Amino acid sequence: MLKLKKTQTFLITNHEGFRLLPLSQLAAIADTPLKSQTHAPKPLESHSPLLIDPKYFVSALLNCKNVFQIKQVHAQIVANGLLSNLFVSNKLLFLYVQHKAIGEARAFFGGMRERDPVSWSVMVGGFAKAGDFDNCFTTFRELTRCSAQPDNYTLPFVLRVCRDRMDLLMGSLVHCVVLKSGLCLDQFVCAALVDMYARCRVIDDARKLFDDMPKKDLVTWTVMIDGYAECGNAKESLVLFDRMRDDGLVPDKITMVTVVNACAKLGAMQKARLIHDYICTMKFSLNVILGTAMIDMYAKCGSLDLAREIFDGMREKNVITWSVMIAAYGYHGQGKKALDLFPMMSSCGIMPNGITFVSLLYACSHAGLVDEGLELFNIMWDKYGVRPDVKHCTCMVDLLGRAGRLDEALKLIENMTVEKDEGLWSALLAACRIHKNVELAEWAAKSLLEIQPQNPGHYVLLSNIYASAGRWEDMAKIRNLMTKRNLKKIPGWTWIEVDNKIHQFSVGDKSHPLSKEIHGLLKSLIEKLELAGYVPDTNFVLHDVDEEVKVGMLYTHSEKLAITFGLIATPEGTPIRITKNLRVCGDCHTFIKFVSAITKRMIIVRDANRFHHFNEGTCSCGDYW
DNA sequence: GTAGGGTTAG
Repeated sequence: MLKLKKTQTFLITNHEGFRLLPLSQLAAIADTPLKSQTHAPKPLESHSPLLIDPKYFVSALLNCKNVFQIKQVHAQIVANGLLSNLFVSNKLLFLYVQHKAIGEARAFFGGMRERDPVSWSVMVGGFAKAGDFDNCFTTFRELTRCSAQPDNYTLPFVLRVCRDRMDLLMGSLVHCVVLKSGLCLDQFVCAALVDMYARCRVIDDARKLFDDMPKKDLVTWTVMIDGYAECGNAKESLVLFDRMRDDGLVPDKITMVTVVNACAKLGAMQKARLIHDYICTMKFSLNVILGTAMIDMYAKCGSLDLAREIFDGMREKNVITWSVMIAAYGYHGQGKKALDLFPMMSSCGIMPNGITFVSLLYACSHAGLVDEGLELFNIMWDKYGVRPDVKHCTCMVDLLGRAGRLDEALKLIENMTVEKDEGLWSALLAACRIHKNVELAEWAAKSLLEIQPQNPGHYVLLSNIYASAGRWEDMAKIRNLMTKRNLKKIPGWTWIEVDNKIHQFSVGDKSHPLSKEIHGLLKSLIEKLELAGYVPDTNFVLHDVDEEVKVGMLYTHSEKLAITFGLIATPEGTPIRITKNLRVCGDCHTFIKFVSAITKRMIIVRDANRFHHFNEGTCSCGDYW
């Protein structure tokens, strides 16, 4: 039951103008028939009915700060018999939705005697925004059954739900409805379709729709740029960004966030600087979202200094900003600096969340800060109310495991109450590899392969463990299992950015125009390195070939080729930055240390896990990765 | 009268 608050006042109008009337009086006149606004006001007589303009209810609704206030105005609307006015009731419905009072919205919608397309789209949109998949669709179906056709307002909402749930099947069905409705050229509908396909990882279909659009607006471009970045083709994102500007569109802040994000995924430093320059030229102010994205970008492009510069210059920082900066120090191997930020964050009044703790624990594990990690793990729930989940446990297994404290890692796993996932087991498996614990590795691998039998990386890891223990038969068994299950090792590739162009290499690659020079220089480089003490470690080659061929393959690993190209194509003394899609191989790690010493070059490697800064023969990871 | 795209780990 809606109750009226007697002290509240409300604006009503008569022909004399406006005046505030106590709600009690407003309620008292509720039975008075409302005069149509189209009628000219009559002179006020002693008992003439008051004329209440629905606009004032709408403006009152728009002024509501919370659901309680909306309910009060709702009561006044009921009391004044204005429910039948669709302009008013749609606004009321919309406000409930806007204030996330989906239960109230639903109840009100259910009781509406009359609904127009706006009512339907507000309700469908409400469920979509609330992530209520079932009700969104039920309402949508109800609409198609009993009322007008779905329109360019409802369809994007329904597609949004398909996107959020990654429900490609439903998305395709809605696409059929779009085609039937003849709305396939509508900007909103089309952008939503592109977004849905892109997020469902059907990027080629998204692109086809995108290309077929005669006119693309900024949102559609943004959705497409983001789609590529999410699908792992950030290079194409940046290509599209340039094309968008060639088409005469001016990006806004949201577009820039997605572009910055794509550049972060790509790790392309020169591009990062160009994008930063562009943001400055366009005078985009750094709000907390854009600023945070830029910290992430610079950090993932290998420059902690530039990341920190942005961080220090930001006036407003939220928990994400702090977590990004902490994580950045973590994957650059600067655990202490990551930990230093934590008390600073608290003193700024920002409470850490689960991800902050993942970043902190990760920073500890990559810097070998075992005691600090244990301390954080112990206080996160008691002191900060953040319950450790499987990700935190994985960090701890990693931390303890790398440090050789496998027994403690094992104990932690046994005592865990949350469900164990593949990440946890692979952390244990990786630790077993470092410390050559074959028995424990077999147990971890068994659990891992039960959860994820299709991931070739797990087989490779176990196979490497057998290889380094000299258990060739077991290694062969794993290899056979991989063949039987039709699993192939993920090919490693490395790329390097030179003169704003990205050059990509795979093992033994001869496709580069300068291939001859690269292979020639690499050969003489290795000879020099061997004189300096470098010994190739063939344990890192997982192929059933003889030793000589193994060495040949090892010599042409993608990271070696990319670095050699870097030596040819960049000025002496400048740093070389490369990115690898997998973890950098152990032999290449040694190789790069030697190269950094002999060529006096700083070499910054981003691999799948972290950054390695090589300088004068040592690596920032301290061989701890 | 209503509507679409944006930041963190793994």
